[in-house]
Amino acid sequence: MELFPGAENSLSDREMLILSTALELFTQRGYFNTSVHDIHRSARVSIGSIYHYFKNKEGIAQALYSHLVDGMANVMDDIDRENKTTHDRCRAAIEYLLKLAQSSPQAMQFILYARHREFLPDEKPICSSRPFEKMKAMVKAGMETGEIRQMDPTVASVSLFGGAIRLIHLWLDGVLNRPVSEYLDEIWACAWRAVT
Amino acid sequence: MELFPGAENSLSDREMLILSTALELFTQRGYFNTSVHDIHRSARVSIGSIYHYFKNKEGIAQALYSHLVDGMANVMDDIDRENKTTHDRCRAAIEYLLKLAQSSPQAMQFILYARHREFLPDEKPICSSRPFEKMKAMVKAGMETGEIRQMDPTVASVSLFGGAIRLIHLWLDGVLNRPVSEYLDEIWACAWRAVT
DNA sequence: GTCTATACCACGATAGAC
DNA sequence: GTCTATCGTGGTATAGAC
Repeated sequence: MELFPGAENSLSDREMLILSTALELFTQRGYFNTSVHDIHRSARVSIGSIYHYFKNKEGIAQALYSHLVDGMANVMDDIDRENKTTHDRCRAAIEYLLKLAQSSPQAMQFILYARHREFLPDEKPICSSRPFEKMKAMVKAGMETGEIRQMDPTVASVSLFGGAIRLIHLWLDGVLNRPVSEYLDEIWACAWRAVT
Repeated sequence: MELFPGAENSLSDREMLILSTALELFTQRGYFNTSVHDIHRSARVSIGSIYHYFKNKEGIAQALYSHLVDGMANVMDDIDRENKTTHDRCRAAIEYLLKLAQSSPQAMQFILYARHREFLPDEKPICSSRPFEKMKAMVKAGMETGEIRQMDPTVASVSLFGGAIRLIHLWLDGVLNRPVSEYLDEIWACAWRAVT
């Protein structure tokens, strides 16, 4: 069973139940406003069981985070493989992000929003995580082939993906009036124009 | 005295001391990892004094947030007044954001990053706050005068400002190798190109 | 206005029966 | 593996002297 499309980790049903409940509560109220008792009540799994599967509360967040980030990174690998040009790769990446934000807003919120440093002190910042590094690598490759014009690679990366990510933030904050994935064509037109 | 350039609120020295200490701790460790005892120790102000000036811990965060957001909104008003074209206004807004991120990273981090909903349940999301609404209004006006090409106003807004905001996120996460304000010209070139 | 001392409670985590 | 009961800590907030 999978909690998140793309993830490969095999988890027992019990773990899945705990993690999906935690994801729901963490995104609704925040990590620190969610007690282990809340998870216990909401998932109807005893405290003892929770501590059987996870070392502690932080361990739950850690497992959740790894699961989601791994899933995203795997999909980015697929996108890389299935597309030939930088244009198509980057467009597919944005399409994926928008669709994911739409179909799994909580997963997206946990990845993009949660201040992981505050409860996962050993994690690097999300912008340096595998999926985001992958995206930056796509842009860099595109500059080498000439598809993207010469400039600082970081500037190119934030210019190409920044608009879409910002749009997803607005979506997660509930201030968009249309479903976020409907914006794909328009946002992509702007993004690609910015770097070519 | 002022905690943040642009803010007009008159605060006593004691309040300022408490707020600036709180800002430091909140951004370093996060709101929930900072106890009132920590603020007391760090600012060398007694618990009693803190509760004399602020209703509770949330009140500290609320005062800080209002102070910073008001300051930003005031500067955005100035920018509107001092510039005539949409091009100049939006460029000045981005310049301001980058410089602010550089000179007051903690203030910027508290505004952009903190999951306010988790500890300020009555605040609207930051993207709907006054300064950000102002920026969106600039873009909308620019589309009416024809400076910016016709499209969904939200898409135009995120395309114009999304790259810079993303860049600031990278800066705050410490993954930029140059000071963020040095990127102004390059990021602006991309941003403006995206919407014209 | 400023301080110290303390009440009170919620939470994370464990022990140990089944 | 699953559960309930409970412990200890540490946090917010208040009381009340100066």
